[in-house]
Amino acid sequence: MLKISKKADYALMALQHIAAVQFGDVTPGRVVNTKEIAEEYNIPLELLAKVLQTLAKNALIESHNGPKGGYLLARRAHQITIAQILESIEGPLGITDCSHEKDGEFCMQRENCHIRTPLLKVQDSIAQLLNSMTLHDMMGGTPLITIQSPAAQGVER
Amino acid sequence: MLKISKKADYALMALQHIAAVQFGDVTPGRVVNTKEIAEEYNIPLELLAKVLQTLAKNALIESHNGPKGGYLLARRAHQITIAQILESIEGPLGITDCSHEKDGEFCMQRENCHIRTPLLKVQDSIAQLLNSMTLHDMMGGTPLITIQSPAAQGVER
DNA sequence: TGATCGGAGACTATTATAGTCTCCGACCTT
DNA sequence: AAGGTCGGAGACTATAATAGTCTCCGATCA
Repeated sequence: MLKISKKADYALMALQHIAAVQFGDVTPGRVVNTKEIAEEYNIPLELLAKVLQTLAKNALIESHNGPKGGYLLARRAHQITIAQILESIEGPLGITDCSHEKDGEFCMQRENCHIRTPLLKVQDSIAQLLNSMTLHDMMGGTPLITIQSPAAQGVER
Repeated sequence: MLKISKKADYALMALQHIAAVQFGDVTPGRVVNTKEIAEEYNIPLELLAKVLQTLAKNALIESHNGPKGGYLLARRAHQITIAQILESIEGPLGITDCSHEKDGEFCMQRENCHIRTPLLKVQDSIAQLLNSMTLHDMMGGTPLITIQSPAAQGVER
């Protein structure tokens, strides 16, 4: 349960790879193309292409066309959060259907629903978690942040 | 993203309702049947029936057959965690496909995958969160627990 | 003994995910 | 300026997960 999609998985792998190349010791600043990543991690090329295009549209990476083209991180790894990456691919975090209900939309359960508020607290905690962790942390860094449980914050009914 | 299923949603609503009836002031100890919950929250009766049967199999509620039958909480609300409820319905928490890989199973990316370990840390944090919160907390209680971000725990590569 | 309850399994429908195919335009190299 | 190499974009199919339905059974209480 609470699984992230393959596409999101691929996005994380790709960004980790790009960051490692770009800020690594071997070939710093080198652009990385889709094919290289697809082969390295056995990801279907065309699917990965779509993922990278989406990341570019969301300004997490910069694209460069033409031969010798490819992708670069648009910012430094510690400025890219896991939440941003996942949301780029999967859309806004929402553990329930009603998390992002527009005004006037209501789920069939809404009028009597007593679990919406506590679930939104859980969602907030997960959001804090994913926002507190950056691509840099996935490379081995160790910042120091503490998350509050929604239980600890108190849940009104 | 990271959505929980409707069935899990229904399970939470149902348990909240059962707990409210059972430990409330109006009719304490009363058994609650499927139809009552389905009507109260506009949940398809037969689908809810399956959900409750699953919860009973997982010993979160007790079932009573026959007329005047229905369900009771098997334990007190503060002894039932959100994690237990969700896992009863959706199976073990796993944010990636490889979270519960059996020996010998490997995803296509595994040999080169650098994100598995940090993602498992994220998963652990979410698990802590869901284990720290109980059905009782969803009723308005306010225990006091703190969760550590995986970033704060350090992520080896 | 029959109406009311849960238990169980097969079944269908719907939607989300995963993956494929094709064509386009940018742009470096020669 | 031409051809190969790259990303951009959209339609398309396949597969799997989810949501929901239908039917029959056995327990049990009045």
